[in-house]
Amino acid sequence: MDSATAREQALDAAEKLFYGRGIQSVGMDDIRGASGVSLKRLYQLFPAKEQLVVAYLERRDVRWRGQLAAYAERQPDPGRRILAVFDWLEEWFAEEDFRGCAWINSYGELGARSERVADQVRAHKQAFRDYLASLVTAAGLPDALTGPLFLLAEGAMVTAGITGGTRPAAEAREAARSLVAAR
Amino acid sequence: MDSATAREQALDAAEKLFYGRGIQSVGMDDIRGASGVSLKRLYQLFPAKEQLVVAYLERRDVRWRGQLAAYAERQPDPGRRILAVFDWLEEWFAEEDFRGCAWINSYGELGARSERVADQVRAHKQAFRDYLASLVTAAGLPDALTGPLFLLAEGAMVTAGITGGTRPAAEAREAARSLVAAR
DNA sequence: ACCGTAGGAGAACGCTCGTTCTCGCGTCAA
DNA sequence: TTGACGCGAGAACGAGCGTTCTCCTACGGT
Repeated sequence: MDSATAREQALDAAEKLFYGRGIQSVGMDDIRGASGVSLKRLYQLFPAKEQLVVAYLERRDVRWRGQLAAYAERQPDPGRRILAVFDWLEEWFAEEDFRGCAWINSYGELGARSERVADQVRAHKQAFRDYLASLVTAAGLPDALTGPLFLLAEGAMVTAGITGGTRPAAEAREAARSLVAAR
Repeated sequence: MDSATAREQALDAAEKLFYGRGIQSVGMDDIRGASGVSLKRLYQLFPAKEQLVVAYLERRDVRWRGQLAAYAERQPDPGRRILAVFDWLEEWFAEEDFRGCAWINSYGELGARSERVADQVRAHKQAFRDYLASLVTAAGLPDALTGPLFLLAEGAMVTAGITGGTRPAAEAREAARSLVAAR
């Protein structure tokens, strides 16, 4: 097995376990077991667990935002693209293994102790916010709408993570619709 | 020192440390050091750390909601009481030692492993939501407004926790004002 | 065939931390 | 006075886990 595939398998296992059970309750040994990558190899690829965590968040960030953008772009009307974000959230919340926002969860677990993880979370949230801002601009809406839309999305993610269910997405979408219409 | 004051001192120390540094990075020994309550006493009062965590969240819940309600009630007009919630959030976010929402953070840290902690978090969020619902009803506004207002507040809390600063509260308040005005 | 190297399995190490135990001291009832 | 008891200080125990080390096997180049 070459380094590149070992890295991917390690990250696949790390993502599944970290997201599903939390970071601190997953040991490096669990990742070895789930990935088939030996401890020696793991530590060659990621000299410390923290770096594996950061790599997990980075890779997930790219995929998460990519999928969101791909979903939204299916909607040709710029105004409706904003609402499509909430549709996408609703589909995400409905997934079998949905366990809340990986970054919010990671921040709660490690934000106070790992500056790198905290940076990663802030970067992800900033990127998401920037994306929303680009949608708002493209729709010819005032910039001031970005903040509220972002807060609705964050509130929906954290609430869906805690209570389960897709209702927060629907509520957020209706609120977003109302805010957009008011402008 | 009698049991009641030992309990209070233990909870004072636990709250300060758990909230400030996260739960998992605070050991029972740290709590002993900060509270002056011996380990033996601590384990008499709280047979396991998890119970101390639950007691911390419970007591903080009572105080948090009490302070919010006290602040909101200073506003005689029912419609404005809703916005006062966001003013209160803004003041909270500005506090020196603000480190996000204790319940969201705890859920990220322990929600996956401790059912009792998860229950406590859900109960707190439900109580907060119920309180918002009572304000919405008192103001003669439609029930459907509760969800969006709750999501804005949650989004503001989680965002302020991650990025710092009070801006999320201001953004949420403006959005809330707009939603209320749009009915 | 032989050596050097990479890699895997898993033991080992060291530290943290939740929890319990030991010991000694002071207190109070009889 | 004495003995039982409560309590504090802190050592001790045991588990978990991040990280490293040992040992062994396989293989590629000469």
